[in-house]
Amino acid sequence: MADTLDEIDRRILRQLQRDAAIGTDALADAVGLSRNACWRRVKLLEGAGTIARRVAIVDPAAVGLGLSVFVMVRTNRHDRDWLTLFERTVRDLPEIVGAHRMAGDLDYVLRVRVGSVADYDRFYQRLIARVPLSDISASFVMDDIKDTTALPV
Amino acid sequence: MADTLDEIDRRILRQLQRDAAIGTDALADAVGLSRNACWRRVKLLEGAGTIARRVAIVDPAAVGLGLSVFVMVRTNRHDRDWLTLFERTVRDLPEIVGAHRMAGDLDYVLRVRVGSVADYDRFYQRLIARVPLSDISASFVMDDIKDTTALPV
DNA sequence: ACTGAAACAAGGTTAAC
DNA sequence: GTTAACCTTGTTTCAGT
Repeated sequence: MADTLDEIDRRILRQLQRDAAIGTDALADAVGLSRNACWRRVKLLEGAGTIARRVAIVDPAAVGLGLSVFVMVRTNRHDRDWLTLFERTVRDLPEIVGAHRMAGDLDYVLRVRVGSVADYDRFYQRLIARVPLSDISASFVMDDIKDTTALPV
Repeated sequence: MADTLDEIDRRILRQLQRDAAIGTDALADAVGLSRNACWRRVKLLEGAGTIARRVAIVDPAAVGLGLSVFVMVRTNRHDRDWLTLFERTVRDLPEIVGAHRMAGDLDYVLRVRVGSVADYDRFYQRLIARVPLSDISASFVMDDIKDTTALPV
């Protein structure tokens, strides 16, 4: 594992988190390295898994998924069977883009992408039909002030 | 806006959301198109903004940012000055990877990335020093069951 | 360990159909 | 939408610093 990230590596990660379509030459130029040295570092970062993958970011509004919802979930079932069922449900429902087990009194937070409140309600019906939940509360996003995949390296 | 996404476009988006490093040949093959028909569609999707950008996804643990925190925020100030200050603060604090204005009684949800609970506390101190907030509650993520950038197109 | 050049291979891009 | 020709760019190698 490349636990030894120096300033150059961090610059590379910053650039690639912002724009992964940048060419090797432009990247090398931006971080102040020769094409060769830069390319080798990128390959090392990929090999070590520091760069996990490269993905296309799709505009939610352009594909009719303009509504983000945070769903706070509580359960009274904490056995393995319930968890397995919950995990499968999370995997199977494509509207769920994030599912996080929390510390504290809140059990799970779901990040959900749908096209409308009506769509959310249909999603909600499917969710509660598949897995028993003792408490659900949905919070609708009105506006994204910030929404990035870039970590502060 | 390319509101006319057919099945082929959706397949392209699905592939590129999963792996944007895939070559034109492999992508064309995967969606059942010739290299250039496929390439032309990708360019159209980029031009229309449907594909917003391509980014590298960095492994949080590999850069010492293994802790995700959801921060629920309430304010009693709803004037423009406060909002401007809040927005600037959100922009300036790199630990904040998401900031969302909510409908309902919850005002904002912040998604925060830090290395440890101690790091979170330092972040928290900096946050409340910069902007007046009437109520903050942090929820720490124990485990990600699902966490994807891919929208269900 | 990085630089620079050079050469090959691969893939992106354009043109013609 | 296709096929095929281009030609930019990624990738490897090697000599030099």
